[in-house]
Amino acid sequence: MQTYEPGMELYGGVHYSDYPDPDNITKMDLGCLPMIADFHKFGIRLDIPFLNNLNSRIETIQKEIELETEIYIGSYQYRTSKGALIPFSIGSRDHLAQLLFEEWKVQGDDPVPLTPKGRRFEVSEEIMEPFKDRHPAVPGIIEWHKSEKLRNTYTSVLPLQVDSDSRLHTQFNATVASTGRLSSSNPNLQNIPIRTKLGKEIRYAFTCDPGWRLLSADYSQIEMVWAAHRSQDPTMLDIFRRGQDLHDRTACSVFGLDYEEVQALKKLVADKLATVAQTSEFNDFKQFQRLPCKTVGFGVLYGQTAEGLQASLASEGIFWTIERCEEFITQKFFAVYTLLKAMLDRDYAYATRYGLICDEFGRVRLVPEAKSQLKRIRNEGLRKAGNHPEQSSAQGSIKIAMARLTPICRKLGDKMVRPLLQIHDQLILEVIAPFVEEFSHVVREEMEAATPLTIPVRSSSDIGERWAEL
DNA sequence: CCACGTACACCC
DNA sequence: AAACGGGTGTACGTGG
Repeated sequence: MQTYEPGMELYGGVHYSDYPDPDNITKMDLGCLPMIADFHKFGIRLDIPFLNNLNSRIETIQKEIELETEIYIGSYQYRTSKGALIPFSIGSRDHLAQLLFEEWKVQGDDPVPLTPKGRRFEVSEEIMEPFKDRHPAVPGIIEWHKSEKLRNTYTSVLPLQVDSDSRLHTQFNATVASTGRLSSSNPNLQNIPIRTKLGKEIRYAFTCDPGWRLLSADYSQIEMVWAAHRSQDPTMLDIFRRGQDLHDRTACSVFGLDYEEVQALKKLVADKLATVAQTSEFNDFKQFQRLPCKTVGFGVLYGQTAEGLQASLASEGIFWTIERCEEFITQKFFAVYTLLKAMLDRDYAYATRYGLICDEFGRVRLVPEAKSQLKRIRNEGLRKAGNHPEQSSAQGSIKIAMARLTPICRKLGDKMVRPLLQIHDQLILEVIAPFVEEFSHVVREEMEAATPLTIPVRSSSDIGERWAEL
């Protein structure tokens, strides 16, 4: 096990670099190309009958909603910009906006929500949330639109894109994302739904050949690990050295709670051995202490503002004032992570001075906006600059891991192992069943050893026959 | 008819 | 007043 030192040589002749280093980046990007070629070649198997069935179920749901809402919509007609009346179409966001805000006036005494650009009414689900109980047809219409999206983007389209072996070959592009991430298109397999129940069912359709298994291995908190490494923030280092839960520990540090006591309580609740009082105590911790810390922790590398935090918390049902959000970020969160704040400020200053920022391998991101006189533009550049070192270095880790795994996979051959997908901090492979457990350790070890840092880089793995199980 | 911008949804 | 980094795909509406 190698230990970190500045500039040390890594696999494939790549090295850590604190200056712009295009040759180093070329080596890194070329090193992961063979595995990208494997992704393209193998493709992932799709359970087409399952997906077709899911598509039918979604259509049924939509038809029910159409029947339910018909009585409210009736013969309402949409007025075009030229004043003509045309039949109402539930799929059009403009038709919907006119019906909701001009016919039904669901906004009541509130201002009509407008989109940032242009002068259209905003009808995103987030904005519609408060209007859901203002008219009985609104929840149904929202659900119809969500279903339409799933159908149009996934369930009705993916079955048309498979090869004769029911396998889906996405195209990975290594040259579009400025942070060195890969992107996926035709179809995009990096945005398959996971959060909602119906959406996650789409993942069930992704599977493996009989006698094989899907293996997923992903880095744990890789961007935060890089942030801890770069900042040398003592609290962050301590959390990752001890292998603690980042957000639990943050909440404990921010609110002065004992981490071990919280973990004990957490375990009691998980094992269903907690009293009513203990359960309620833990739920309060989760909602009012852990959740804000988690939200800030998630947003901090994106340069989240108090307004951004407020919006994020609101979507979780927590309504804080701007002042409280502001105070929480500056006085609570950054009071604990002082060196993390110092690191971000260093990156902002660097970007302001040079109009660019480097990751830990010398990948350069140009941010000329950081020098702008206009505050909005400048802050936009600074947020990009603040995020780039972590997002880009994290890509470095997985790209080197891919390069390290390439000869191992080649030696085993495609009767044993087939690399299928990379999803930013995660690799998905198809492995013959009797070998998958053993191989999961190999993949994890290569990922963890790819970029030795001043703290352990951890990864975890899952095995299943369906993507939804991973 | 096509190309393009916008809004919105999905992912890490 | 105040949107949070990186992506792709879809439908819609407009303008050539």
